[in-house]
Amino acid sequence: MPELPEVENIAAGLRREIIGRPIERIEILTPGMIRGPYRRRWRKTAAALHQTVFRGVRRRAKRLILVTDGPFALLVQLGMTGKFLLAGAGTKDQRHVRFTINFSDGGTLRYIDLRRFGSLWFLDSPELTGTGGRDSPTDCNGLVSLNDHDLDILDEWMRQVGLERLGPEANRIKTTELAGILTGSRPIKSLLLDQARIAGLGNIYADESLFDARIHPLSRACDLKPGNIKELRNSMRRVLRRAIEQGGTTFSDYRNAYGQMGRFGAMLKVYRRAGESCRRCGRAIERIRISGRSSHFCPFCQPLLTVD
DNA sequence: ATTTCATCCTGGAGGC
DNA sequence: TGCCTCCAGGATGAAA
Repeated sequence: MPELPEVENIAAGLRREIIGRPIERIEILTPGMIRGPYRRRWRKTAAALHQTVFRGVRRRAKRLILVTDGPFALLVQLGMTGKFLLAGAGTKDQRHVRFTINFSDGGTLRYIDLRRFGSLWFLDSPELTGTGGRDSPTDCNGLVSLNDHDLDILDEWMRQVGLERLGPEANRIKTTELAGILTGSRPIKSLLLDQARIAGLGNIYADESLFDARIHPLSRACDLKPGNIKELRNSMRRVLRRAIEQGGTTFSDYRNAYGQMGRFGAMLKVYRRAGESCRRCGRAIERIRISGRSSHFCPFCQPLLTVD
């Protein structure tokens, strides 16, 4: 469910609300969601975080990392339906709570995940309390500017516990990097969903970016011309930036940490609009299946790219 | 080595 | 009302 813009918004909310607050206790109701080397020792590991303090909240692609001043950081992959809710947000929603963090000040943060596709990882944070543990300064949009050094540190933590390695962030990727990734004869759509190549896009923003760049989702990656690649890079950044500004996209489950819905759904051009008219040319949006996922596009605005 | 496919879950929508 | 099928924002391990 949550793609880069949704996770960014959750991270922003948590960053405002939990940094500096001492953890009284972490209660894990669904231990089955724990992955990685601490899976078997989860009780002891969670207990080691009692009385520690949150120092930072990071996002790497769709992953959320809660940094503490204790021996571990928490990494959460939200899957399709995972969400964090701060105390007071959606309190009537008591079902499917997978773990809770109780703060010494009496507040609570709940992780809720209907379908249980989400996962929780404990990351070693030995020398973290130095530079890596603090949050970087935020930019004018309130986003944390993740510099390359921070990114390397995060990737190293994730590598240590066996998380799948990620490609460059979709909203920061350079045209040259994108050109190096978009090779071979697979459809461009399936490459954009491959987190090892380019990280952060999901089905919504892959479709929206391709529409914005006027590229048919079935176009073979090797048939993209340099102009298409540059256009696609610009489109991904533009679409993701707007989606972040609008608080992400909510169909049913997604909420930010305050329980609020995203507003970007009203601005979608193709996703889930099959049969409706294209906002650019008026023709009907189509839906096809590509590697098991539905893809939405305008057959007129997004002609299939071929070699001459 | 790559790439596709089923699978992990629950719930909502729509057909009959 | 009930039963059925299909669908969903993701990731992954097995199989081809």
